[in-house]
Amino acid sequence: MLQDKGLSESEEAFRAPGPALGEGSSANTANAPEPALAAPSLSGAALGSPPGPGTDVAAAEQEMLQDKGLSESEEAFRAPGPALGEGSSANTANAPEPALAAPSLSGAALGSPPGPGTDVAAAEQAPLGALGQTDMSPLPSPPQTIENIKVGLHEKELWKKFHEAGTEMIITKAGRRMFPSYKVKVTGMNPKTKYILLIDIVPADDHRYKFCDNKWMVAGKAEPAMPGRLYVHPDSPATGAHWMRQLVSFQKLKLTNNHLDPFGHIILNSMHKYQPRLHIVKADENNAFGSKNTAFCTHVFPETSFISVTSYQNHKITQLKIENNPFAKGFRGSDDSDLRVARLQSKEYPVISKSIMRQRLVSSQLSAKPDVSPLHGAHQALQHYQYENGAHMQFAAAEPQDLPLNTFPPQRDSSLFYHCLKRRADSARHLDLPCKRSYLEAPSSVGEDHYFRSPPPYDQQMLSPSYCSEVTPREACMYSGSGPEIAGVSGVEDLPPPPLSCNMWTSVSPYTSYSVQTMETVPYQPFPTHFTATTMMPRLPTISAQSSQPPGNAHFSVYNQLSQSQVRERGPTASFPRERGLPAMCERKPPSPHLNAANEFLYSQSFSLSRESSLQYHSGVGTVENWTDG
DNA sequence: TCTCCTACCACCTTTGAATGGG
DNA sequence: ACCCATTCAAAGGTGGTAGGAG
Repeated sequence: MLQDKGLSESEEAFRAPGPALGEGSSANTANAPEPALAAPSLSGAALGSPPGPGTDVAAAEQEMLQDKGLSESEEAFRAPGPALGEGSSANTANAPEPALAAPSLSGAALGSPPGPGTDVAAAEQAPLGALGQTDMSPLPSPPQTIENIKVGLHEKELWKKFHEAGTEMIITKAGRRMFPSYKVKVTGMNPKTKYILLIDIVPADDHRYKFCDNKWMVAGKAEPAMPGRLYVHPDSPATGAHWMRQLVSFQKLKLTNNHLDPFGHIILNSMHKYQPRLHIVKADENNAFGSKNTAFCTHVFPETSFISVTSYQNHKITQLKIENNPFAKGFRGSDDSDLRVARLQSKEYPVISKSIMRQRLVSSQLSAKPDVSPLHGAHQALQHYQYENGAHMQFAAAEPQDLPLNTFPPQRDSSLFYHCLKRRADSARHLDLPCKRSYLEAPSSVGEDHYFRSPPPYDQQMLSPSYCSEVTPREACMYSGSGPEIAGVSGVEDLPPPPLSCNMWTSVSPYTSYSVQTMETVPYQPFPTHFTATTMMPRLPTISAQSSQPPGNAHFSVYNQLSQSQVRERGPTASFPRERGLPAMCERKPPSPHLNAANEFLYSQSFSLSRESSLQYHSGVGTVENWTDG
């Protein structure tokens, strides 16, 4: 699987120690594009919901793009598990199918975290369904090639460590990178076919969390999803040979909580749980998505799910970050006398962070208790669905409740070397009043009911479709680099890499409800259906995906990237960090029309994907077309 | 009162241009 | 003139902390 390779992105700065890719962990699902139906679905669905991708998209695309199938591996969240480990990710082929199937994949999948095992399957299924495809239906034959693509998560072991502790990712106004960074090893691609790789991050469930008692707990309903954005790998589009030659790194992807972020970073809400998803889209001969059948597949590695935070809550996570992230080396210490401590001690007063204090206290409190982390106990089951058409879907059953996020064994106190505290009192207080406030009164936005209808227990929610529904539409895509690097793929007729180096954004308004064109018209989520994609190109026609759209209508528009550049240039520079890459972005050349189309496609797809998660989508009826690399 | 967010800090890695040697 | 290795400063990434907002 892994064939050598270096990282595609130049960056690869950090490799974590861990083992490399899991073994073919992810599976793909190939989505076979579908006929008409799909089309509608595409729009909103894709991006919005996580898992869903395949489905709708397919449909939509079919019409538009013909070929392609998406494969989503939905796998939304599976618990940390082991399951994923190696072949963890599953694929789903998108074959559009009748609504029925839907249930299986429907939205739940992606959207929801891994709930306990069970769901996974369900979840995944849901997504597919959502898209319009139905997984199970025998109808169309599954796409062929795309489903052969395998994706292995790099440093899976490291990811697992974090996952077991309840991964947290810092989000800042300026944007913060993810660590561990998302890197994958891709195999099974057609060396000469061009693909576009992108990532989106979808809500794992519809809850807001709070960290108390040394574990993550649901604190209320999730806030309206942020505008969805996609991060397109800078090398895209590139040939299969290029992608397979080296690790594909998404290290430069940044997360922000700034709803008005002008950089194209992925926007998230703090204290919410998310699941990154990798989408592989086959580019057409023009490096675009214009063809009728655009195939794509989605890979989800449950262990990459995380809770976004503005400051670390779990000390164990902090320690893992410090120990493994080169940039945090300054905080490492050989032992209690680490540099940081020394530094702190040099100050007039010793300091101890609240989190540390909290944890310490908690640890002491819990020390007596056996470590019963759900995670450990959790067993995940990986299920496979074999579609008649041959598509595979794997579902990992996660454990109930969030294992991952929840508890974690008492920290090894060695890490808690801070002695004197400043704010000890406060910390203590926190401990005493854990979870006191349920904060969240999530704004009950209109339509919420639809979303969270009868919210299942947390555990279940992870799996439940409803969860997916929450998924927000994704807004933006960012093309950051250009494809120069693509160059030399042997055997490939490399067209000059299209100037993808541009950022694209698609914005979705919150609270849309989409209905993918499905046989049934079901109001999707209360999220906005409006998507805008910013690209360098002129505004593209809107892809309306849904025929029946409930309340929200989905708009899919592409804006000229120029505007983006302008934004940057004039934007509140002060607050914006300067990024090295930035210049490049500004300099981006407009992509070819084809490319634009591709982008559009992509977006639409994504939207679909996300939306799929919701069961509502399942219905999609689509005919599945077989996807062929050729 | 409590939770969360932001700005800032010091420390570190990464990057890329400049320089020198072969 | 070219290539490669080394050096160095700037850019950028990190978690911790203080203070503020709600």
